[in-house]
Amino acid sequence: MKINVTLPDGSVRSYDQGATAMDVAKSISEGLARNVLSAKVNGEVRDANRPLPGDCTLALLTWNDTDGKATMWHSSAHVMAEAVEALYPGAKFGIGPAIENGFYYDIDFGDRSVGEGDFAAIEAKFKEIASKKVVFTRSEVSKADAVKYFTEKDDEYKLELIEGLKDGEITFYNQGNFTDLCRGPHIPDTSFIKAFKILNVAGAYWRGDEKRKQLTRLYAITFPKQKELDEYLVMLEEAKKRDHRKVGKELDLFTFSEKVGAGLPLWLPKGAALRERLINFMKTAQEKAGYLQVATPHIGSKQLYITSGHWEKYGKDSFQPISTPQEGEQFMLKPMNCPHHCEIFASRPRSYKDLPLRLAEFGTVYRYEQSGELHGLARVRGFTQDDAHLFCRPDQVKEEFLKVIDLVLLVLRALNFENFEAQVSLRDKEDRSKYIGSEENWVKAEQAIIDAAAECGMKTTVEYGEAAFYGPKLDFMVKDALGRRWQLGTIQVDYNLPERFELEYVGSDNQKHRPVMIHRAPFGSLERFIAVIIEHTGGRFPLWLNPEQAILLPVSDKYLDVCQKLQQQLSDLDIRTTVDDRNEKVGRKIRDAELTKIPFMLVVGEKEAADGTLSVREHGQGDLGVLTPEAFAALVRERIKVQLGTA
RNA sequence: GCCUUUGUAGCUCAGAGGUAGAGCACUUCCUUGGUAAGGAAGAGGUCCCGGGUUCAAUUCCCGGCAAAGGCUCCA
Repeated sequence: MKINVTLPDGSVRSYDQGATAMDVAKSISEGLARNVLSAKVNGEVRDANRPLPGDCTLALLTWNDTDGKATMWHSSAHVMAEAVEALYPGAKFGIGPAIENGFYYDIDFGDRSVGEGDFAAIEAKFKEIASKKVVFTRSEVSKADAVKYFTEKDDEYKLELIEGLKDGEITFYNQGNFTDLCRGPHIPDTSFIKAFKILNVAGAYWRGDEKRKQLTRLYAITFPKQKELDEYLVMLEEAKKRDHRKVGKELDLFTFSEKVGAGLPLWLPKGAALRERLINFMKTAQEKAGYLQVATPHIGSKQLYITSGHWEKYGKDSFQPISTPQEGEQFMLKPMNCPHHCEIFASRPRSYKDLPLRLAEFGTVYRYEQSGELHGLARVRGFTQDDAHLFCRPDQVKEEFLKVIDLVLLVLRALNFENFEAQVSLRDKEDRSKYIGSEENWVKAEQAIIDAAAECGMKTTVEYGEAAFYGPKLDFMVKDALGRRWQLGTIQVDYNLPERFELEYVGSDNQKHRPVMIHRAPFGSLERFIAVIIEHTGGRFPLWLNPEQAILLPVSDKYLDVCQKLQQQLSDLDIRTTVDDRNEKVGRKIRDAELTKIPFMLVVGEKEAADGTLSVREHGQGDLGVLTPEAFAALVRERIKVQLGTA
């Protein structure tokens, strides 16, 4: 008997019954076999050395596959547990999964407290174990035997996990002296793990339940090459240097005040200028795309949110309503702009000819976040969205989606994001009861989103069951300069609010119809977006956005007057500059300007003063030579054009 | 919200049961210097806030508040 294995490229190969993924890899090439960590068989990730179940599709997973990485990290967690058990006999183990960057294991060390000082010993033990090329072995165990094993080991956490499993579906994995309850899969042996580092230690409740015992969570990561670990550590350090909270302080962009309140950012002049520039950029782009600006108040009657349904769903987790002293009316700080915009739509009869109606507002909204969740600008309690709501006919959804995608791409390009993809969130395939809106509209909208994403040629992943209850959505995921993933802009279709607000338009058939609403925010929140661009650029903002494009550096204060005149001249040419009028040497002024990441330094001394020129130095680049103010302005304009894609 | 850690000059941080220090920044003076730190002097503190213990608390204890790292949540 032979089995047919279909590979990702569509080719079909024939193997003996009982062949493993590893056998397939070896038949292709030895080199490939050396790199195979696990395999995806009929869509399920399995051990590479487990016999294939019969005819199947097979994808061999290596370090280059997300699932391959996850397999290795999960196996690494087992090895770390073995090392911990060897060093701390009696330690009990919770769960140890792979995560986006590495893995963790939750461990109960009993009365001992384990901290950073203990990392070195664990790392040494880990390396000792991994270097032995220990094989991972899978075994199926009966529930009774599994319970027996962990009862003897006195590990109540594993016992609790076993309780939730069905007899006949329980597997153990063993490597060396360590056996763990585990679904798998695992890498063939430990020789794939060449570098290991414990990154962090933190407390974590057993099963995420604050009423239960707090375990010690060890975060760690492994790599198949030492060099990759070194690079990762450099990247982490770089990320720390780029932390927007640190850079924001260094560049005087924003601050927080205890008196004002946690999670309420205060924008300093330079940061406010940055915000303003982003807003203007977006406004201009939106005007060209047919949006209409509106403005609505920061509060709205509680009734508004009862109508929208937000009161019922989020009311108790919101800032509580404020009341008027005489009449006892209740108002909420607005947590979103859409209910206000719905009322603008409803303010007069609408014809199908008016659609799509695109209402935009840089609306500041307030949402209660738990105090422990606040994080710099990335997670705040008051923030401004570049919000807009598109009211359209069902047949216009796709076209509007395409236009919004164009807008988002314009933004991403202007900010030097080169790596991005779209995530489309659709309904759960099985359970459709939790969604509102007609089947017909959902099908239409879901198809429209898929088509739109495909038409603009973006890399797209589709997630089922991730749609909001009121409609499908598309999120943009970007990778920043350090390879970290962020979710930025979002586009959501909404059938719910038009229903709740009873929005209508008159169609060509002279009948009333319900419009479809699209929520979209390319930046998402300005605060969060600025946090991302700070970390993406490390504070070296694109020239068009930088509050300070150039700084004039007089060689001595004899040339201060000349510099002030040049500043005016450059300002007339739309170049934003300041003058470093401190009593310091040029070397010092250059150093400080470099440190504050100003794109251009303009040195003015005797020669330049006489000729009316500038000696131009670029941040991080060095001397560019002497230019006239006009030539410099032209250079800056040219750079900006290229960045904004308007060249 | 919960757990752990932290809170000292504008910033980064040291410090001890007896009223506080460094570097950078700031002010003044000297210096007028050509592509990554010129020199000198000076000013600057409710040691997060409120209680308690003590002859004496910024230091020890308790309670708040804020921040960091987690856990849970996110229209």
